[in-house]
Amino acid sequence: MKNTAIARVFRDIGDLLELKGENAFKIRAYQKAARAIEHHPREIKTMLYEGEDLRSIPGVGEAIAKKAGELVSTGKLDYYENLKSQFPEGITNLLTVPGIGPKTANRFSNELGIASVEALEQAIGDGRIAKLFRLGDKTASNILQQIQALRRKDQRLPIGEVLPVVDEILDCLRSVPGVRNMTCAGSLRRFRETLGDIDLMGSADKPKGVIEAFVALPQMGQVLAQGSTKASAIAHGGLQVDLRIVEHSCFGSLLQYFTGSKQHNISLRERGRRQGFKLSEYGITDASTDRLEKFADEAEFYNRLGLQCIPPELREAQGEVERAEQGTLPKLVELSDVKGDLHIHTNWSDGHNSVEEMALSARELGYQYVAITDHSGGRGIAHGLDEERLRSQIAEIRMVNERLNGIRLLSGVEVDIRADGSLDLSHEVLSELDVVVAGVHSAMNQSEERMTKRVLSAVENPDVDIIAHPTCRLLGEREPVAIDLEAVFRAAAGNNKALEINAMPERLDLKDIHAFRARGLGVKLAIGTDAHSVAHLAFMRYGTGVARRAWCEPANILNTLPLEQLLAFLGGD
DNA sequence: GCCGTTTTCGGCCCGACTGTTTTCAGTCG
Repeated sequence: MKNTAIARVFRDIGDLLELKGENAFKIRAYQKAARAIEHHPREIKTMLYEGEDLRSIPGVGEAIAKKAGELVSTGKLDYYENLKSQFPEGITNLLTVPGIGPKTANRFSNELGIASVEALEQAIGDGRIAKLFRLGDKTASNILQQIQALRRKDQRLPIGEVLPVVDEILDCLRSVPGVRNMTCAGSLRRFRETLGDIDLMGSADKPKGVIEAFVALPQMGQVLAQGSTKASAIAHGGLQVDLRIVEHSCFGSLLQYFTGSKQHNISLRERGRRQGFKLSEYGITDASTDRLEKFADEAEFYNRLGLQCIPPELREAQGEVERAEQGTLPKLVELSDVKGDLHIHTNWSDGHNSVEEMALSARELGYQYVAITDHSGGRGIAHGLDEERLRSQIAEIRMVNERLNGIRLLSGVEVDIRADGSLDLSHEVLSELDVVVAGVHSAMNQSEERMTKRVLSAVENPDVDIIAHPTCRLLGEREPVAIDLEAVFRAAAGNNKALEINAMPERLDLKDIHAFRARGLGVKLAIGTDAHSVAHLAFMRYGTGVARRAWCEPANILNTLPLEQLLAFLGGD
């Protein structure tokens, strides 16, 4: 049983306890544990198998650890089954409608026998809802609207589709006179891989002008709301964008508040409360004097609490507050630390540009090196290279290297890991290359056992330097393959092999929590763009974002090494 | 149910909005 499935059970228990009217703090404990398990970088199943104590996970105590154990070993949980049997089936679906909480859902169930969204819709239609005590026409029609919005609502969008649009919008808004601050907040600022909506936040002398400029932008479609300091609109692509303009003097605390995550803010406030502070979006109130201190600068807000300023990517309640308190936050890798790209394609296989064009663009980015890693072609994928063409390409790369100053091309390949774990090219030709990236491109529905063995044999193959996109997932399109990542991480650490953070926005593979775990086990990570054209070289920012969410410092990232040290790593085994 | 620089018991984040009410309960972020 995967962590997501375990988390779902605990979240459902939380919902059922809410309906039951249980102690609110008990409910929150289940919700908190569900979140913690969902985002935990290790599989609960593995931890139990290895005899580890689940209570090491913050928010998981004796009771929930025991329940998780029962769930993993039997696939069922008596407590949960018993709880479910006390309510009509499907009633928790009512809670997914915004505006309906446990009290309201209970009344619908008890007073009208409603236990599904469809039945609720009918009851609104024939007026039964509006007749309930303390509800009215307005409430009923609001609920109906929310149900319809829920059905319309697109899924979360990948960050790769959102970020370029937001960059344009921010650029436009920054040029409005009187704007002093303008940035994104929320999950985009934390660099989550998918986004449900966009929060923008700024400060300006005259908020009204900024709001007017915002709703008039060509990127924005329907305007949902427009006030003097706040506006919401639907951008093309269906994403809701909220803009909020605040006073300069409290921009810092508001930005902090709206960046979240919710759980991060809660831990911050819990800590603040113990110090005698009351934290809110307006600033910090000293509980003894009731005096409010405002913050124009976000870093000062954290400093006032005795904390290092915590980078947004770390604000997920994964222990960052404690580390900030000790002053031991990691110094996260930045885009400018990246010295080269270790995974790119050219028109020798399925890329659009020549070797030289890719090299020139990489040089413009300030890179010291770039590895040409076209596909291998034993299985005929993507016009891949056989040994003969690969040797011709090596010769061309040598020639381009002689012609070009200021950048070093590395000859490489993205060699296919066959279904049986063998590689698509011989040891003889692979040993002539500077860098060998190996990846799975077929037979992705293998059992976890076979897939794990397959990738492990590539990790253990002395010709291989880097494993590309280890889970093969495509965001919103293809689920990750079944694979024991923990075993892969340990083997990679043991064999001194790098694992890729593939920076293509639809891949982001390894993803944040997996890269976090790999880093923790001492695995080197290589950020590769998998560029198929010169424009794709810019994907490095997405890979860097994932690395930052994984708490990576430059030392954890292979391609922050200067050329000489990189070559030493690649030739080192 | 979780957890500890006041605590193994007694606390548990904070503020705003909405719709329905005559002072507030429910919900949300």
